[in-house]
Amino acid sequence: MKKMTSNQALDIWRGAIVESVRRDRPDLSARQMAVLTSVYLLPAPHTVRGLATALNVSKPAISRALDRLAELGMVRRKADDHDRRSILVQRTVRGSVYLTEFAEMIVGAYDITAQNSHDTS
Amino acid sequence: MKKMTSNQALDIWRGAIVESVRRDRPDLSARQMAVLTSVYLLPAPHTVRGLATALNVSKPAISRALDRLAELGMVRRKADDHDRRSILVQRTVRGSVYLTEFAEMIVGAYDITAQNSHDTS
DNA sequence: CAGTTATAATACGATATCGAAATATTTACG
DNA sequence: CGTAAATATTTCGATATCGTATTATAACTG
Repeated sequence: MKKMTSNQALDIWRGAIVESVRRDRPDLSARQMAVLTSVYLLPAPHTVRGLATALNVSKPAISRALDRLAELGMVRRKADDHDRRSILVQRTVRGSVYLTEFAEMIVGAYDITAQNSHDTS
Repeated sequence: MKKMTSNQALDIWRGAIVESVRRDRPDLSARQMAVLTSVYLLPAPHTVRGLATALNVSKPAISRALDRLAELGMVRRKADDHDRRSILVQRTVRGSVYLTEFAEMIVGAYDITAQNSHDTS
């Protein structure tokens, strides 16, 4: 699978998101998922300001997404001692577990798709 | 990329979802996205009952997801002439366009990830 | 040190979604 | 027929989220 086609991409996406829904996991919005993955995959530190810029949404929207994610225990806010106006968004064990499980669903969907689309070219 | 790692999977997911958020596209929930992709990728016909079973959620939840998707013009309800209790969920041009664009974002994220992880083993 | 700027959170009213229960409407069946 | 079952939607009160405006706090600046 050197090149991923649009159809394969959607198949994988569907497989992973359906599995996540089926398991009745927290129903995060696209925005919340964008915040969560950015915090875990991009280099720290993460601030409301920085996330708002990166995702092109307002700062209150980020604050609310963090409210939700913190309530689920997937991120933690910590005061920045160097600039006490800022907060640092930190990772948690629960967030790591959530994303790891999610990654496995994507890989699972990928394997099924690859299996069904092994072109004999 | 014969085998997709968990890290690559998450990178792709983040790349696509962040791009979708950045472009200020409709902020669908995981559940709504699961319904939309299932309607477009799985063989017709699609009913509320069938989707509820496939996604393991209640029928009212599917009805509401369809309300939202229909409001966005991404699906259409049509009465089933053979069993007038049922409705058939149909695809629309707008829904096709939305998913096609989304697929391109996934492929784009994939290309970036593949580019950064070309292992030299 | 006074005034401005920057950061994040909160307030606000509006809208959207939730799960569960209740409501049509249609079909099946005895 | 008439009663039960199946399908989808609607209602209900409770929460959650929306964008914008405002507030609170801290840091910079002249």
